[in-house]
Amino acid sequence: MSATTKANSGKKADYGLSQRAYTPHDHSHCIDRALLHAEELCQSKGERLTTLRKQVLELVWDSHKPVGAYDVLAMMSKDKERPIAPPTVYRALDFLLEHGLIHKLNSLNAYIGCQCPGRPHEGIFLICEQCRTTRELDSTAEIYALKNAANQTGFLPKRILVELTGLCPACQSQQSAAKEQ
Amino acid sequence: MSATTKANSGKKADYGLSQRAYTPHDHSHCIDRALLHAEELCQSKGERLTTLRKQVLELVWDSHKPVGAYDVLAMMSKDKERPIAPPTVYRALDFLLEHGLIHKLNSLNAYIGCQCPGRPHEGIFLICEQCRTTRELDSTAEIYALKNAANQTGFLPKRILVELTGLCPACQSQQSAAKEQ
DNA sequence: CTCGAGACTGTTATATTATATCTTTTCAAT
DNA sequence: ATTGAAAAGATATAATATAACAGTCTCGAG
Repeated sequence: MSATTKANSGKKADYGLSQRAYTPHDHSHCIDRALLHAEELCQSKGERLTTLRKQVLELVWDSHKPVGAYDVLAMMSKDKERPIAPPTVYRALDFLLEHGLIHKLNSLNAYIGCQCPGRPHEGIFLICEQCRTTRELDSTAEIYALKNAANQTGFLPKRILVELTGLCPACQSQQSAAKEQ
Repeated sequence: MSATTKANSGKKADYGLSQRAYTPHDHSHCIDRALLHAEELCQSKGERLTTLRKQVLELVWDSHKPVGAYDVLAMMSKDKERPIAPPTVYRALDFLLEHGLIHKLNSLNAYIGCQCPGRPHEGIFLICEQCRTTRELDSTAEIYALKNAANQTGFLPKRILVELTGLCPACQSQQSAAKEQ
């Protein structure tokens, strides 16, 4: 339907939700996939993916950029006579976090949909400092190496969060193009 | 002078500020060392380590646990007739962050003294979820591997922050001792 | 069916963390 | 001493997050 669909049509394969962050694509597919996965996960765990939670998940998945809790709040309050209150949003976010459907990027106080659902993994995030597009890296080996290094000092690692800040491919070429002038 | 000094006296070597986070030691040495390093660094850069900045640095170094900006604020306001205002503290923290004298732990919204001063490095933090004691790991190889993995996806990494949450050695033995009961 | 316990959501108030802006002070170089 | 820039003080407010309690919905036991 959109230009993004067309732009993607020459590609031969599905790069997964993660690689898509950097390439033009029909983003509604990402959203659909995320919702579908959420449905299945909740089904299997006996959890309830309520309208509210689904709506919040959809809003977090609105793009490949992290969104703040109050952004979600604003979007939800838009066409309501009475605005939504913060706890409503935070509770939904907490639920989604708990079940690994979204992640929180602490350096931005913002949330992003999990791009590697299903697989056991922990977050490595590549955050573009310019456009904020964020890709999740599914890199088991590096995570293992880090945990291992920590372990050798006597520390018992449980959770790990890696946030890399830099430039995404698009913003890099933009910058080098600007330099040419 | 203190019991902690004695407890450390059998050890044969200086493990550096980082390893000390896990072992009994005379913490005043850590503070002194940090202050000295700060003096030298500011000297060489032509920056001013003012009384205020020095005081904030000292308070951040009060222990091997991260402290919040408002904790610092409270400690500073203690023996003042008029309390300190937030911007005063945040400005000092920003200065110290800028010059690599402290780090910010985003997952805790808290600050901790840099335990690997001088050496070029980026932060890998081992945060005990129980006692909050935090050790900085100076692990160039793992950082390199991560940046490399990111680079291979087309991302240009600039800064990296790794936060591992888990149990420090002391809290591990405490927990296993509790299980014995 | 219906009713009750627990899960979910609404609502109000407030806590916590951080910054914008303007004024005053300090300090070092002339 | 003068002065200009950097630092610190002061006031107000923004941005993020949670506590606490009340109302509503859902689903299974009876």
